[in-house]
Parts: sequence; C-alpha cells; structure tokens
Amino acid sequence: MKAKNPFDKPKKSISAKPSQDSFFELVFVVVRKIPEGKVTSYGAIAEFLGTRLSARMVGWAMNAAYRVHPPVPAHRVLNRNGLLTGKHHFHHPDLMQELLENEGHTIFNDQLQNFEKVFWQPK
DNA sequence: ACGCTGACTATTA
DNA sequence: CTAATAGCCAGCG
Repeated sequence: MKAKNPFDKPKKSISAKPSQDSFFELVFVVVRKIPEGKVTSYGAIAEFLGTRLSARMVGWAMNAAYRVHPPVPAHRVLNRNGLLTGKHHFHHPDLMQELLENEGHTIFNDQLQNFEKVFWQPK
C-alpha cells in the first residue's frame, strides 16, 4: 500500500508526478521487489501486470522512476535479451552497468552474462 | 486535436 | 543471423 507523502498530487504531467494511481506505480512496486543480484525484463513485468503487449509502458514508467520515492532499482530491469537498453537514461551512461557489476553481475558489450540464471520472475 | 516517438516484444521474411 | 512490421499507449510539439 501507499504511504501518503507530500508529493501526492493528481498531476497528469510526467514532468511533475506521473505515478501515484496507475500502471506506473504498479511497475515501481514490482521493480522494488527485485532481489539484489537479480534482474528481470520489461516484458516480464508487463505480463505480470496483465499488459504483455504494453512492455513499452514499463520502460516509460522507468523513465519516471528516478523521481519517485522510495527509489526504484531501474538498473535491474533489462530487455528480454539481457541487454542494458536503458543505460542512456541514467545519470551516467555506464552507471547501470556499474550498479549491476556491483551486485555481482558480469556485463560484456551491454549484454548481461548468465542472464537466465539471474532472471527474477515477478511474483 | 493529430502525429510522432519510444528504457519492448513477438512474428515473419 | 538481420530487418521490417504490428501491437501497445502515454507524453509532447
């Protein structure tokens, strides 16, 4: 459930506060459940939320993730191939890879090695 | 209000 | 293997 915070406001614009009452918040909740050392994919989250065909919206939600609280570990969300497709949306393009490596992962050429072994299915 | 874009994915050629 | 296509839908000019 949702704690009330001063940011709560039905602002429709992503520029201010998009989440709060939709798909976005659900995505954040799921992503925050990803255990350290594990990763998942946009599609897996979308499918878990019942919107398999809307995986793009998961990525869009991640675009707004950095501004929500508590923080969302967006670096643990990759595409279905284990590619760090969202790296350029971080504060620093290599931050995503560094965070993952810091959690014990190995990335080569934007590809997370052993992807299937560290994949975490939303549950 | 309309059209383009995109942190995706599955399918087809 | 790569490339093109379709489906999804929120945000922005």
